[in-house]
Amino acid sequence: MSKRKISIEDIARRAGVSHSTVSRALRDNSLISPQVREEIKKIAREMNYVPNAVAQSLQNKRTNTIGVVVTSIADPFFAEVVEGIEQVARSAGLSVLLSTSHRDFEQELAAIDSFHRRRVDGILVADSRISKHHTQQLAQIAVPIVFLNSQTQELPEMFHIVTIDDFLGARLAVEHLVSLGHTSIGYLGVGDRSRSNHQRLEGYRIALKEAGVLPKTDWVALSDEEHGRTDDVAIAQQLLPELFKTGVTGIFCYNDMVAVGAMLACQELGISIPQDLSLVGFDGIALSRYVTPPLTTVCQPMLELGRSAMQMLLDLLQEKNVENLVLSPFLVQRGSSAELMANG
Amino acid sequence: MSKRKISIEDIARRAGVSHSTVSRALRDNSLISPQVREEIKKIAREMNYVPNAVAQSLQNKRTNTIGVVVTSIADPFFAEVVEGIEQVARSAGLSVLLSTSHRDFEQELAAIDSFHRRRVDGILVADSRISKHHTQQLAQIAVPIVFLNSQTQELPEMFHIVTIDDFLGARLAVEHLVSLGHTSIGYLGVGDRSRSNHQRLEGYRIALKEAGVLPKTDWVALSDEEHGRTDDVAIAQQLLPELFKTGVTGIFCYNDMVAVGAMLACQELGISIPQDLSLVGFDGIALSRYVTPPLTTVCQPMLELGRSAMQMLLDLLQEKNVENLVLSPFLVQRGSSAELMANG
DNA sequence: TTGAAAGCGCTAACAA
DNA sequence: TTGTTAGCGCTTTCAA
Repeated sequence: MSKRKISIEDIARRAGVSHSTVSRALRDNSLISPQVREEIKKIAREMNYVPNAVAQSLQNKRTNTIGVVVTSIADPFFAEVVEGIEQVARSAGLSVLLSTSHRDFEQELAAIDSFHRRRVDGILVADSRISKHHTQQLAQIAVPIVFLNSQTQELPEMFHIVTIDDFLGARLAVEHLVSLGHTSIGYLGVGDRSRSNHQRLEGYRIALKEAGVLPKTDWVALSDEEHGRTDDVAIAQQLLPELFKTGVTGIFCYNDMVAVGAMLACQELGISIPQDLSLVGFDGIALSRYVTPPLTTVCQPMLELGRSAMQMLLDLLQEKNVENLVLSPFLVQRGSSAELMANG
Repeated sequence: MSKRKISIEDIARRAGVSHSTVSRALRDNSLISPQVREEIKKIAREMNYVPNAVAQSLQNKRTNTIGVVVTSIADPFFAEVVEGIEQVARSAGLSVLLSTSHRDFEQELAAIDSFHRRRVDGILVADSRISKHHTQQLAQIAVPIVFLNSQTQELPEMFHIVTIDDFLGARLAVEHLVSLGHTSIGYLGVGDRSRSNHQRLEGYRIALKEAGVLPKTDWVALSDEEHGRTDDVAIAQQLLPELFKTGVTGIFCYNDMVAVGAMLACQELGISIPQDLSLVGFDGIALSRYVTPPLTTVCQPMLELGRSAMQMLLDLLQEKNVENLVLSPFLVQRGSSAELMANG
């Protein structure tokens, strides 16, 4: 932004009109004679004029920009979500500012604050860690905020949410294993994703109960909070041996990366999948199709999640009424799950 | 940006000073008495003042924003690169505007143009399709542009570039196969990535030549341009059978996704890896570690690529002299490649 | 140490 | 249909 650029003043001077006439011409305002308009446009083109969006924003009180916070871009899940967001944003003429929170509360707030200063028109936050204590602070921002798969247990009513139905997803996974004859079914989870982990665990419990199975307490393996920062694959590799010893014949994993970790551990232990153990993942990232055996998993419509959230934000920007959205995951059966063997 | 926000005027009124004094206080200007400064800061805090970055940008001619164009965010390679960019940008206090080009020339230009209007301080373009015909147009932009792994054959000197050494990477791959005893080595490439594909193919040819092998023409399999838009996995699946028939015992694949496609095709044909065929990929995306067998691949330092490019941009913004950078890939040997069997 | 005033590049109300 | 003027919220001379 250093070098002096052509402004409407420059064009005005060259065209022998006032700068407001130029402004009108460029914006196709009706109160202007067609000839002058075309002439001005021609001059603008010749001078390589590029409108200054910063000045426009200051005047219009709109930046045509939205802010997006995700925990990590390198995570295939969020990458897909952001892809969906960007598609819709772009087709609506909005640019997206991207920031990462690394599941850290402070960083999330810092990102939102930065968006606030930049006066974005709206904000999208995935996997938010924000709690109701910050309601006040967020309310100040005065632009619509939509949360995607919020991890906060209870979010004030004033916020808008698009979530995946974790509870349903967990049930689909467990019911699938039950339908294959499994009754000893474990849950391999992670410690730090409060809401989604809880919901999936709850779905697991209810589904087992409905199948008439009383789950043993050691069928549920969760990493300590401390491991929260380590990667899911490693956590699962570490947790699987113990879990397998409890005699489970099927495991519902918190997500696909956890399932991959479980697979690796099984490989090392000589446990064959799905013969000795059936595995079900969650998310449906590309990777799940390419591991061996391909992973049976509960797919989240990731692109759709991003698209819907962005669409909701668009509606909010047009002051439409919107309702919170719960998207349904669906099971994709692949090679990692099979009928319980007689010797299971 | 709709609701009226607190401005320095409001604070000035409340503090009984002029707005310029407020501006000075808030910016820790030295020409101001400590008491007044603290008092003003206190009032600002009480009034929940959030500076308007748009107004600041208009005045300062700096937006503290950079624009990033990638072909796709959902691509694990670019996701990682963007992660690296964002890390460095954020620690330098810059926000990143993200846009996608989908390998499409027009979309790439549109994205850059949008950044130009928004007066970003600098631009990063990955996998650019821009040719020298657009030099003029890009020169207008007057902010530094750094290209990452540019796909353009010849880019004018005025542009800054960070690339991976594709040529070296290809040699590493082929030399690895040669060291395992392979002599009939194929190349499985894609049609549309002009530069990187050419470089890798060239590296493949040279390496073979140096090993004293005269490659048969049908050892090189490339998808038609038309398939350019399809995904790499599918292309490879389609191309592998023919390529295998030529009698190659090792294949260097354009990238990891191509290698995965090759693996899937082999599974279907009953070709076992690495016994019947050794496979080497390129990129080193996470996926490469989790397929079976794990993929031997030429790793690009993706995070580093993003970080270096962003660092170069930072240097450019400080008017430092920078030199184009070529990063070296490195081979990671895993299970998909092995010594040539006697019956190979 | 502070205030008054100009100006960044644009839009829009009001006048002509 | 066009020009004049004010103002978006800020930084920065120049005077006081």
